[in-house]
Amino acid sequence: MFVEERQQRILQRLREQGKVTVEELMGDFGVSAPTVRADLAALETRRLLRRTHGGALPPATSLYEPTYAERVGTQPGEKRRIGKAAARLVRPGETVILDAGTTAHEVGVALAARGISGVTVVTNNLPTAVALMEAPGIEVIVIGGLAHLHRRAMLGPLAADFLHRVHADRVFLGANGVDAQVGLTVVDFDAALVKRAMIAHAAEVVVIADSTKICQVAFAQVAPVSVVTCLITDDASLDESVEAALLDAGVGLIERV
Amino acid sequence: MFVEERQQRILQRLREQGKVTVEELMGDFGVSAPTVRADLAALETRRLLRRTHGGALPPATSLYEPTYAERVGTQPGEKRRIGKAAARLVRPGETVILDAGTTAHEVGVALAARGISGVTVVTNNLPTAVALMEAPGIEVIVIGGLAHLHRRAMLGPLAADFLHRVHADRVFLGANGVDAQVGLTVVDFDAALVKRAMIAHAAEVVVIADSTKICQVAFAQVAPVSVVTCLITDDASLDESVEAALLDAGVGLIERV
DNA sequence: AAACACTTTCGTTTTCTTTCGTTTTCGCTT
DNA sequence: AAGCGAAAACGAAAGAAAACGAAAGTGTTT
Repeated sequence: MFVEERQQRILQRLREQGKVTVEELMGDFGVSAPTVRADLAALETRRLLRRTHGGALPPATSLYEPTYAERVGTQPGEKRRIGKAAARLVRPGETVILDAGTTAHEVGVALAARGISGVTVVTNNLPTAVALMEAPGIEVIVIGGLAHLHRRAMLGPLAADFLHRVHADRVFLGANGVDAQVGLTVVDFDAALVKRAMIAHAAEVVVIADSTKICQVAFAQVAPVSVVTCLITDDASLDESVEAALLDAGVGLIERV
Repeated sequence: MFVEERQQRILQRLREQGKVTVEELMGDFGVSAPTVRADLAALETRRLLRRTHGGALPPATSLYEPTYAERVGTQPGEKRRIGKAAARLVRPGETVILDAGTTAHEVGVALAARGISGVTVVTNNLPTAVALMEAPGIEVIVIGGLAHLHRRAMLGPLAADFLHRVHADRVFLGANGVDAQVGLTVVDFDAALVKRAMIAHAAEVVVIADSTKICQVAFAQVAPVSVVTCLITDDASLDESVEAALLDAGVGLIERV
């Protein structure tokens, strides 16, 4: 057993089981603890893993391994169902825009899981871009612009301008508020600017918003609800009168999942 | 048993069992260890295997493009030193462009480690963008464009066009080849396009290239070396005549680390 | 005799283990 | 919940065994 061989096997185990312990590696390879530690140290300097007490973990890239708000996100089940329903709208060969936010991210994940082919995804959503790059059959175009740490997305005028270069069949748009009178709203201007550009460069506008966003109004207005081709939301507590008001105001279709 | 014959048999065994040891080959062929080692050394220079202590392994599979994680591991020390030296050039308040590639990534990491403030980083390097977003005092502008899986970067005409919106004090540029006559070269046109745009939109051009790139020529030409303000490379095997030729051809400064 | 292939020899390097003192972690007590 | 102590893990250093590279020597072939 050569050193290189052993180190490759360590990486392989790490990929398979997500972690390795010094003790386990000692037993498996029949070498002493300092030897294992030396291997781990060598691999760490090459950034192929992260050492911990007692073993090692895969390298930390907080984005790829979202311990981020996605897990603690409100209503993870609803978001996933909305994402799956939205992904079903996409046909092979289409170009779609994916907005920032965890719900749009779920659309991307569902799209990759479907194994659809020939789809081009345009997105400012960083975790989504990273995830979809790996997916076969999906081309990813990243929207450039100022990277916003907490939103994990590119926002602002540069991002909005970038969208003038592309035209998509469909945009999957998130929003902080969806109200029949006020329209779609978000919490800041930079995001509103980008969303308006997305709407302007897509043939169909699909709004994905869980039930907590309906009838809410946030700070910055994006567009009236009349631009919305389809609204996908979860079933909970969507009043019939609210639904009627939205359809009256120009929403093309409301889908509950 | 001729030398050639023996070496073929070594390769055959390697294919069959995935590894060979010096001891095993000594026994099989009835020759001494130095002879076996000479055979292995000869086969290694022809890239038909990889030597290790005690034997040899098959060459790294060139069927697949090496994964990003694997490329990060090559010459980690040199890249890191180059990255640190490059990061020292940056002053607070500057705007810098960081190219794709692992060496440019190291510049970003070193920049974040310095804790420098008020710096704006413009990059198409996805891992770098993700890493620097977390760094306090650094604003990240992501260059939009088609996301390339293996390079972990945005490339192509969209990315090149995006750069027309920005002007930077400095660009840290990688290259597959740096040659006094031919200039800077890379392996594909999409990358060359972006690099030319980076050069056009930066006041100073700092090329970061480990010693294996010097005097090499790759497929797509980027620019003559006369655009280079500063070349940062590692100390190993940089001939004085080569250095003189580069300086003659218009390189402003060569820094060895 | 010259060229070539191989071996022998020897000093150096690499790899691994053992040992020991220090740090971290975790469970237990208060 | 906070503090304490034992056990585990860690890093560094020293030493032994194996492998390595280079150079000189041997034998065979042409």
